[in-house]
Amino acid sequence: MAAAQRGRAPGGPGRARAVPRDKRPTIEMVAKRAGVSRQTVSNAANAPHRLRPETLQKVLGVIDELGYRPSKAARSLRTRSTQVIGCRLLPSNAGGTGGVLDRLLHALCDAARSKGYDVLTFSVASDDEEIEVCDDLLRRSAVDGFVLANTHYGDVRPEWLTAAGVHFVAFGRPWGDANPAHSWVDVDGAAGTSEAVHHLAGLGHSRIGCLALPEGSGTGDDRFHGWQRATAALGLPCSTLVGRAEDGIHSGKALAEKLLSLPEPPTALVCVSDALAVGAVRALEDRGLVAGRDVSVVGFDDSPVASVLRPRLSSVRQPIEAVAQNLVEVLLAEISGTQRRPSRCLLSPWVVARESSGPALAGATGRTTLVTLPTPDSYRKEQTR
Amino acid sequence: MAAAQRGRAPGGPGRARAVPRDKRPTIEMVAKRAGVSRQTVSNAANAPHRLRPETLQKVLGVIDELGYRPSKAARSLRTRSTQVIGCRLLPSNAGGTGGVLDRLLHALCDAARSKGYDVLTFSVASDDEEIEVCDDLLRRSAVDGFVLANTHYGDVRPEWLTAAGVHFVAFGRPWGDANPAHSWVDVDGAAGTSEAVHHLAGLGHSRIGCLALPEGSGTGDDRFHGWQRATAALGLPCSTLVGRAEDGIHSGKALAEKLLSLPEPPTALVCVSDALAVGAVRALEDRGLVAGRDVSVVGFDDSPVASVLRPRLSSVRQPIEAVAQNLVEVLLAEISGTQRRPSRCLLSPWVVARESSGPALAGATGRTTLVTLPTPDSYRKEQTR
DNA sequence: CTAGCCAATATGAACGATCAAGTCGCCCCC
DNA sequence: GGGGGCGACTTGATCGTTCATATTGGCTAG
Repeated sequence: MAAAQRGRAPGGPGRARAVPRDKRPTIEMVAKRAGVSRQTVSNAANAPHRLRPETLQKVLGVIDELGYRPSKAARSLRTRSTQVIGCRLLPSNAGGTGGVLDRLLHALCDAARSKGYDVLTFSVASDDEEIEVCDDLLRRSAVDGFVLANTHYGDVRPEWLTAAGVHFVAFGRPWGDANPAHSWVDVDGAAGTSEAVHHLAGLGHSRIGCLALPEGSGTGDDRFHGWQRATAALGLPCSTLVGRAEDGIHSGKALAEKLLSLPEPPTALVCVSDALAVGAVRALEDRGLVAGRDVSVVGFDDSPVASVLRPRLSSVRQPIEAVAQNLVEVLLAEISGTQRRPSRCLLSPWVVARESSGPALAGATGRTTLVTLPTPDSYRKEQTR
Repeated sequence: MAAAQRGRAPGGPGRARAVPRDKRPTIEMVAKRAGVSRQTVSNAANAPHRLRPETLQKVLGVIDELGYRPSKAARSLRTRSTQVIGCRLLPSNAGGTGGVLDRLLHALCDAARSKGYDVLTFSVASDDEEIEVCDDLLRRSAVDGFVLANTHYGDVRPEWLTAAGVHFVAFGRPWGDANPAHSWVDVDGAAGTSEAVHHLAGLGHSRIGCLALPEGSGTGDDRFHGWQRATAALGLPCSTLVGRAEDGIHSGKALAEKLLSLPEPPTALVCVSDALAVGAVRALEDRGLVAGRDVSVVGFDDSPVASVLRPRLSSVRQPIEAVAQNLVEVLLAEISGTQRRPSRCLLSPWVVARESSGPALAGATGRTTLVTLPTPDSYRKEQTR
């Protein structure tokens, strides 16, 4: 259906001929020109099997010739579906998850459009304000559903949206809600930090620290647990090498300084955000150390700054394009009513190794560990689902 | 009108009560409950002056009580206007103009919403594809107009859109078209680099170089001319201190290295992009020099990386919020037909001084220049229009 | 030969708003 | 006292689709 309604520009390849607004063809004009009725034209697009092949041919020919596309408003009015997805535009904090949500929006638009949907964005300052805008969009029947990003503990939005009977999918797990009534897609942060630990262990590191966020942040804790799990599984003595503070470059620097001052300092740091990682690199610089040579650092999110810094920052990259694909697929399934019970989808990120992670200095820790690593390719597959 | 149609959630302050889709009130329900006709309800929202104060009061009361908002589809079908603005989502190249277009989209959504409009975004890979999507959106009557970003020489989009009779406004001047038929809003890049030169001259620099893009890029040339104009006006001997190359960190580094190897090297560099500036800083580091102490560097765009780098990068910041406001205002004026002839609007950016620009070392250049500087505030005003 | 059925297409109604043209009082003025 | 005008509200028509229900013609079975 989407395919039939979203043909190329009329007249085949080459730049589309511009059509002034006052002479956009309606279904009636197509019908008259093809010598059939409205409904037959409608069927040609929405239920081609109902037409005799030759009739179908003729009608499609006229549709293409005139460049007819059904009016969104009229169709929306009749069918009570807008073919539009609403999505809050998230603030792009420079150091933090900045680039991620930007990538998400791009991928979301692509995925939606390929299914015949459009994306409507809005910018708000708080969750409460988001609810207000969603409410407005729903009352005006401007969207069919929402993509919700940045879920967190105590998030009031899912509950509200559920109560409103709106279709929506969350990017992010429903932290704190063991039995959520809605669908979600998320990235397995723990798997990411775990792979980071394995990556570093594979480079010979055994004292691998972790810069995490204060307890109580969903994604932060998740990523922290991945580090915990992996170091424990590898039998690494790292339990004291943990620093926790609010996200940010300054925190990262402060935390790293503390850990580096320990009698037995870490030789590598897994950070749950790029901002923390940048701070850690700063702390190293201050001591005349070089990230990736003296101490390795791995960030999280692979934000734009990661590849710009020097040394370039190794970071855990999220499969955002796959996330967007899944978000759209799940949301549309729910809108169409195909999907009755909430679906869950957890995708794996992978480590992008750059200069900030390098081999452990021989003898620096007085001990080497042998580890078997999963091949990076096994992780990368997730992206090209 | 917009105000009347976009009231708060029903029931005054506090979180809006969710309304399931199957019982969203129509104008007819409001009419019945208020004991008036459809049209009177419509008038209450669109032409309040036509109602007797007490009737108005009563109708508005019911509207608020039921949380009625006119259906977008129905209204759009009848009035032939969608109250939606289309906008291409631009690729956010990490080092370059990345953050700028992200900020623009945020500001655009805010500005549009405050006028009762929504923003529909799409992501495409080329100008031709953009035309294709615009054509599709227009044929389906999905938008009233477009905001066009990233204009450049030989841009085919304005011509196409004009031919289509579509309302649109460009962010960016119509480079190469002396007599454009469309409206635009842009930032005065030359004024930005000029202010950067004055800023540096005020710090005592007289050998101020420029890292620019190859000739032929609209914004690049514009910014370069600002440097040219300012250094000439101040009588600074800088004409040889110019490097031009494609945008990027590597180019910036290479260009800076060349200039720093001159017999009389620059003591300060004005760069037409942050990416070039980052490259320049790298070149300095390689020579053991510190930006802002030994050689000053000023970038352009104030991208997120600027404040994350060390030393933090001085950069020319664009008044994006004001740009967005103007874009929306001009576009809506054009859609409403108020504005017949194309309007033009050029806003001034300003220098955000950080650590990468500092006083010239005494005696380093053998010559000091006295300059009167415009107060930074005069520039800053532009933002809060 | 005709009722019954199916495939293919056509016709009327509805979606929910606004526009254009009513209707109904009321007051003013000649 | 009646026509005219105006203010306040109502009623029919319409925007461009799709849904639900005809209509048509041909073919089959009884």
